Amino acid sequence: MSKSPTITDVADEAGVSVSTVSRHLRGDRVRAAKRIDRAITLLRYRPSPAAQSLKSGKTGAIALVVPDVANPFFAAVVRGAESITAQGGQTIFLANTDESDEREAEIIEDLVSRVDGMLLAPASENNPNPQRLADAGVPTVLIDREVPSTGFFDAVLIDNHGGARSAIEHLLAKGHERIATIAGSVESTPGRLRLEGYLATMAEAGIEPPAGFVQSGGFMEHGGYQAMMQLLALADPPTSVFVANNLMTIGALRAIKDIGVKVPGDLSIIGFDDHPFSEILDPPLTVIDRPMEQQGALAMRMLLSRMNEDVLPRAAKRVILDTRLVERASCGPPRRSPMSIRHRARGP
Amino acid sequence: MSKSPTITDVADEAGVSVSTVSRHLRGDRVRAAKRIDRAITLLRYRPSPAAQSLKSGKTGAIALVVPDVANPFFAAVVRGAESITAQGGQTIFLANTDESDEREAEIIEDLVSRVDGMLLAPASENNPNPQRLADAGVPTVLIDREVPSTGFFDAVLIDNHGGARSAIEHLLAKGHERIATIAGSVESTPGRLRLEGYLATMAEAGIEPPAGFVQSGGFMEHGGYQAMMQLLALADPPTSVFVANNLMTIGALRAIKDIGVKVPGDLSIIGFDDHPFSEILDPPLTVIDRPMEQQGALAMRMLLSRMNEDVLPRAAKRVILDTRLVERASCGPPRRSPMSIRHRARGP
DNA sequence: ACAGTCTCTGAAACCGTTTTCAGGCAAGGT
DNA sequence: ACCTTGCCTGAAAACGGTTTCAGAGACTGT
Repeated sequence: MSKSPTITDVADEAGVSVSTVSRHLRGDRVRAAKRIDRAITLLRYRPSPAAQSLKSGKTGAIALVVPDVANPFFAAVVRGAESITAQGGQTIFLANTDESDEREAEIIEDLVSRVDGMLLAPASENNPNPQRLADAGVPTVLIDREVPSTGFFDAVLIDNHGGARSAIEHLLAKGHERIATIAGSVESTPGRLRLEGYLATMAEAGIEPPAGFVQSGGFMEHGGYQAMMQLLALADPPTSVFVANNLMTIGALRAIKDIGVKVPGDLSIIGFDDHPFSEILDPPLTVIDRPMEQQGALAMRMLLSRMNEDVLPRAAKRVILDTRLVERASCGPPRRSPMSIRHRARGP
Repeated sequence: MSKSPTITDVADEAGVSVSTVSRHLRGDRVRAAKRIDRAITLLRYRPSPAAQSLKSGKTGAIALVVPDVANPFFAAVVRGAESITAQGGQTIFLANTDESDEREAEIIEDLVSRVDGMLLAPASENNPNPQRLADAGVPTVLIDREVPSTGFFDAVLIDNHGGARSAIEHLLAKGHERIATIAGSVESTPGRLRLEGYLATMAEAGIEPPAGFVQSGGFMEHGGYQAMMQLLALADPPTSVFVANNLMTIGALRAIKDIGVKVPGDLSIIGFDDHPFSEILDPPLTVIDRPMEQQGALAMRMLLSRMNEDVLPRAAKRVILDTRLVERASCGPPRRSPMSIRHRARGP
């Protein structure tokens, strides 16, 4: 409650000058080391981060800015990133943009002068927010999502195009032709690339997706629900659906359950990003998985190394991680007949 | 990249003294207002938070420290809390303790002098970490979990005891007597109280839980899995299980699926805390729900009001929110015969 | 024209550190 | 003895703001 002690109090207590205390704290050899330590513990002294960063220009903090901490993917990224700094003296600030460019702008503005570096998964590809970081010279590594290249940002991405391709090829191999997709926001890298992967693979197979087979769900559960409802309302619905992220898959499955469609009998489903729940669903969900924690850990390592660069930045580095198909039981052969709907009562 | 402009640069550019610029920034009437604004936008000036907080003692930031951001409950709390500060000028720092007292100690130590207030869900009830905040005089509101009363902390809790009671009563009403529980960490408030609620309600019904019917799962998915495995390995297993949080429920269901037990035919399950997934599981999960976002929002409101107190703190305030039972389909009448296990092949 | 208000201003002190600078003091070489 | 060298030290100047203080003008009312 009372005012916290300053370095001056410690100096007085130990009978030395503040410079000596400061030097001791920074690790220099100092004769009065023992007395100083005693004074520090006696007074419970802690250096003021504000004063330190005012003087040094460094804050000792790193920001980790993601669209949605609740998304298990980003939660895993956070875990991965934290595992790297655990021992080191950096504090991590987490922040949530809610997939909103405006919120992201505020957060970045708030944080830009409070941190030494940033890990950022931008809300969308073409917003100017990250530029603010480049202007301010804040070392930044992009996670999972890119922005138009400025040559400033490193990035840790995954092979979204290839992941989507293997999802579609899996469906193709099972005999499907009427394959729909619930895409994420095409304003974002993974949304755009996964859609392109779908489109490209379909084209190579010589299949033109019928009207309405490409829905957008904005990466959120609610959007996935609505998108699936649209697909199921089609006069001639698809026999399989590629859902471009985990949250939308939950929504899509909720719609499926509401309508009473059978998986994989009536409809095959393949998702993007694994989840603890995927295994316990009935049927267990086939998904495209990827090394999530590793993505966060790698990004943090790259950021740390970039922050330690003494001189002018080297060229931006991009690393792309592979995806892999985890086959469970939600994809089967296509139904031959019109979709059989087992009607389930549902309140208005 | 070049050094960011200071208030002095702005003053020079506008032809006034730094005091005038500072006053203008703080909202005083000033003659040169227009010129100053022009200088500010021209130079892209932003006040240095470090310098500001050094002088003022305020940081403009609030920390939100939880055991697990990935837990949908805490994710909802974060959303609720953020919704309150959205407009206000406070920056929110999120931090993750991973249910670890040690990690929590580090984080609190790191943050204590970087924020004006804190929302904290302590990892356990009897660790000394929160005391550090009381000592430092950082206004703090506890969320969901308490610590031995110091009279310093406000708290926003839920009726854990009552929630557990209604879960058990629900099971009792269905005719169950062999009711087991997978408890969370009894070191934490919700873990302890939910267990006590279970025990008390059982006792009132005149039932003594057989040996092995109280398992602990540490609030994590993995623990829930193991605990359920233990229960299913019992010579005479329970007919129903109350699982004390959402993550452990996922683990428990995974175990159930692995073993091939049928829900609710062989075993009824009731969880604590709802989740988007609960509805799409087969069968949909019956749970005890509670107002999660509201819990976060309320806590933030209480913190803000406490931070605005000019003088000495009023008495600590505790608010307790109600839970409610959401009945779906995972609880049925108890099985009469020994549990029928449908054997499922499972790799080594 | 004058005192009394009122509003606005700049200089300077201050917040708690780090860092430069110019020694002081002991040890080592001659 | 003396001069160098090397370590360690304290005073003082930053860092970028906010706030106190005293004073300068510009208004009021008489």
